[in-house]
Amino acid sequence: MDHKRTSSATSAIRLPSDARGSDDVVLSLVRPDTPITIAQAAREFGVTMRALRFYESKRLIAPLRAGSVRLYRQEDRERIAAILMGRRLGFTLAEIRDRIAARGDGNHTLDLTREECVAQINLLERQKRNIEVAIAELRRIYTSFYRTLAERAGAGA
Amino acid sequence: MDHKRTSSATSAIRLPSDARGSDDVVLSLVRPDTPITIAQAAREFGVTMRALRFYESKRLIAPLRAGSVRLYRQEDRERIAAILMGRRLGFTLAEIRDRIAARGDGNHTLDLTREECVAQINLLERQKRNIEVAIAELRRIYTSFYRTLAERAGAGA
DNA sequence: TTGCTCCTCACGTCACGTGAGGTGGC
DNA sequence: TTGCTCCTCACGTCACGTGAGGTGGC
Repeated sequence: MDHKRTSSATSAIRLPSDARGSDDVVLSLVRPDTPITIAQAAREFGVTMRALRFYESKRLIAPLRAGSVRLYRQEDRERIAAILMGRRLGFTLAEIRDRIAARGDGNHTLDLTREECVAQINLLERQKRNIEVAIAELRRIYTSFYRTLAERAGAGA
Repeated sequence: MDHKRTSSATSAIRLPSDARGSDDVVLSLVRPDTPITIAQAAREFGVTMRALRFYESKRLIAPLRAGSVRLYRQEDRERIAAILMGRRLGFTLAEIRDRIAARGDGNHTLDLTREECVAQINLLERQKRNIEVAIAELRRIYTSFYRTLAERAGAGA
């Protein structure tokens, strides 16, 4: 039984909770090459500080340190973006770590092969089908509820 | 941020791994009112013994005991069936526990209201949409890979 | 001195998987 | 005595959430 991808029942792909809004103007005042704090990075990407620290503990990012305080450079932010993209595409953090390109050209992005794309598409199609079956079953239950009501009304008349 | 249902990225609804086959004949020899062991119950429903013990620890089932050995009656098996149905429909074990009807009439089944059906359908539709967005993005990456190849070929010529 | 931001443990959640070590009955 | 089945801990997995308790700099 494949554990990693299908053991949980319900949760599908997480969206980074549309958290970009009115303070984009403020953020744009920060020069892109100026390292930002964890709170700023968390706001910029719509994730919690805990999540960013967790990604670091899993060796997905390695921000600068000013004493004990973390500082996220442009490079780190590109990696965060790649991580969140990977999450949206349904990859695990371990898979994302293996696929984040850390080439010398400063390209910190997901680096998927054609085969990886196809495999992931197949995985997601399977999940989608399971969900569709579940929805169909729920609709059946919903309508059978009405039928039961009708039968009772018929029997009572 | 709603944790319970959307924190994990990928895993969707689990199918009980189509594990009914040639030994149905053997199983049918067991009288339905005769309690069966955990190994037999696990095989009958295509789950692990660990899963059945886990459901028990979460108070979803309460099989008989012959000494330390668990014995699953017809009633217990109906509850297991209801649990697995609930899992397929994307409910958590806590939700299933609250919705398993244990009425005096021996009806041990999921007991969903219309509202619960609608809410669950909406939840699954959202998950399905997230997956569809992810698949579309993966297809885009896949085709852009070809475009890059073509550009390189064009530049090289 | 008070707030605020940031820090490091460390346990909790979800649904089990995976040994480890021991027991009863054929 | 050897196998087999069943048992009970108890830690591991996945991606974080959620306090607790402490620190630096305005």
